[in-house]
Amino acid sequence: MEVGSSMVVEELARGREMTRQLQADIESGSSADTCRLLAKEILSAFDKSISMVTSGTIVVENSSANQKAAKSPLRPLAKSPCREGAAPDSEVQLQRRVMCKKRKMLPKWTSQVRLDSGPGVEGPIDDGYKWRKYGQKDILGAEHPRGYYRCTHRNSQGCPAMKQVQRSDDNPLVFDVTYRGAHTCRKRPLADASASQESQQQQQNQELLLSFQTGLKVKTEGLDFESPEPSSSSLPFSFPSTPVESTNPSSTLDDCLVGYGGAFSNAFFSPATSESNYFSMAYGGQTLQAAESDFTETVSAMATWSATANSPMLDMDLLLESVDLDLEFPFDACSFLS
DNA sequence: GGGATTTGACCAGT
DNA sequence: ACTGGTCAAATCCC
Repeated sequence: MEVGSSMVVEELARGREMTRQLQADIESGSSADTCRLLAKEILSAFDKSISMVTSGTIVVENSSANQKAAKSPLRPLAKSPCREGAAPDSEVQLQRRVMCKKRKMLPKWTSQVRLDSGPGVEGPIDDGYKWRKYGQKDILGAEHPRGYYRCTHRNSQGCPAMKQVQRSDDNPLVFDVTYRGAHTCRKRPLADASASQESQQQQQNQELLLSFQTGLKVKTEGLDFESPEPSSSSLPFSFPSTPVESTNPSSTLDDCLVGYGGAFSNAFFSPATSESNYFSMAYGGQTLQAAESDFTETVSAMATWSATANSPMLDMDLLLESVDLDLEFPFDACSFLS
């Protein structure tokens, strides 16, 4: 069955409106039953959207990213004399232990997307951030090695963001990209280094919006994604299904709402850029062109909505990590209220 | 020359 | 013992 993209947009917009209503109800002290009803409706709307989008792949055509890396042939094995025969340095060992602890403290994998680099492109797409490869590993059972990247600004700005890129066994043009940790760096240097944090966030949002408006193509291919519910799998993004250590036990429903919105916003803000100037979404393997304005409107509305929900931040990565919820959140949240 | 990548070695978790 | 993740010297590239 062919599903128009506008239907999904409508459904999402409906969910957004109801969420807004829910927030208003909560603020005005409406009954828990009312909230429950609304939450149910919201979930229904989102479930509907999810079922329309049966599966997902983010496809970016002809990205120039990583072509450089692809051009360079594999060098012969560099016999590294390092540490060979060298006695273990206790200080080094200590550092390693510290690193390992830090590693443990990092947030869990926050999102997993499948990026199809498109024909003629040998590497995954540029996601707007600068990454530095620090390792590559052959993974058991996987045809292709996994690449390990960390944010270039790790040293200069202490940015903890990392990602793993692995070429899919099924489709060599598809890359599984797993992100870990939130970017604390600025994507690009600001002209005014003393700019306030707020304006920095605004700029990030602008950049996200811009990259979304100008370059994203989303396609679904019946692929599976990490999801708490099998029935709700297969989206070009993942919900924050894994409980992140909650540092704030008194998280409010507002926080949850913001997180939920963030999850959806993240779906549209999935890090990807390309040179293409249209946005399309496919259902059941068939790509459909979406009116750019529709999605622009949705994205803008979501950003606005997040802002009106007193979002402490609009960085979607942070949103995903800072909120502990799953797909069942609305019910949980309301039962929490009652 | 500086930054990025490659790749064998090392380490911790299971 | 095995595996995934990270380190860091060597090397490449601009």
